[in-house]
Amino acid sequence: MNSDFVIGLHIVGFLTARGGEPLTSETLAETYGTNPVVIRRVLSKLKHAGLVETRRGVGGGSVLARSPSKMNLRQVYEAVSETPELLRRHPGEESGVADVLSEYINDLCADAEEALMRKLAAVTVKQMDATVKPQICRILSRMK
Amino acid sequence: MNSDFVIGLHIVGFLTARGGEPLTSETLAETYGTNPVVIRRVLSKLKHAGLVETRRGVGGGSVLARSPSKMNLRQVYEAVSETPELLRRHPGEESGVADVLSEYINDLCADAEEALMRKLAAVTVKQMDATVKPQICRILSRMK
DNA sequence: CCTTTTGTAACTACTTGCGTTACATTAAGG
DNA sequence: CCTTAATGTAACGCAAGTAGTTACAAAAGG
Repeated sequence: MNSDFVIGLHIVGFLTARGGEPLTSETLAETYGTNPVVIRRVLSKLKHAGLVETRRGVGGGSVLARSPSKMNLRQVYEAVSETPELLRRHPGEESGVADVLSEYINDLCADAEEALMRKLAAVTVKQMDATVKPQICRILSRMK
Repeated sequence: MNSDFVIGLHIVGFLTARGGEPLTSETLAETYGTNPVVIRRVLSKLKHAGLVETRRGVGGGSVLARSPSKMNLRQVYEAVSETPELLRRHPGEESGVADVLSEYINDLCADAEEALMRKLAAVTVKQMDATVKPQICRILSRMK
């Protein structure tokens, strides 16, 4: 799993914290600590999944496409993750001995992954915002 | 996660299927479809964890260090995996805004990961052997 | 000794993740 | 219009991880 999920949560979290004001990819990049293009790549996925909306040009930026209370973390996860599998399979030829074991492990992990998905689905972006906002405010006030 | 876990299961699974007979890294490599050195690297970890024993020289090879009914998949997993985390953290600087979210996700995933560990701990190598043996026998008979 | 086998270092090729540059496109506002 | 600000996206570089291979020293048995 790459860091797109963390970036995706950062985006929706920050958009929520700012309460509907459009934020540029540069602002999001600075607060995350990366390059605006990296942010835009994730924004593109979120936009494709219908989670954010984006406007170009002067005064442009991104906003949430719906209320943070109607957006959950599973939706963010599925929007950004192209490979749903946490555990790597054996890339070998079809129906080898190793593939039988590989599939065996895969079945074992499927339940655990579904458990994670259920946990993510149960948390809305609004709830996440309420949880992490105090800590983020503390950090921001310390930086000033 | 790299493929060491699958290779490790292949090793203990094959040693179990052969019933105590020492197998060389070359035999294990052929059945998995890789190079003997790759097998030996994983064998080194398994040996370090006390799961297998190895003898050099003529007639050498590896055997299980204990009964497959007293060895579970979690032990194999922990023997071969150096990074216990399935989900990647944000590698950024200490106490940034992104790190708060990263830790938030990490907490969410910790439960799911523990659930996987519990599943792995509940399955012995012997049980795995019993499950996959029919399929492997079918494949091997088709190859002859 | 001689053969077989492990142990391990070193090298290569390949892939992925992430950052960066560059540039076309879109939109707002004088 | 034209300038400015912003996104969209392709292209490239670099570092790290993964896996395979070669090479050779060391151990063990006959």
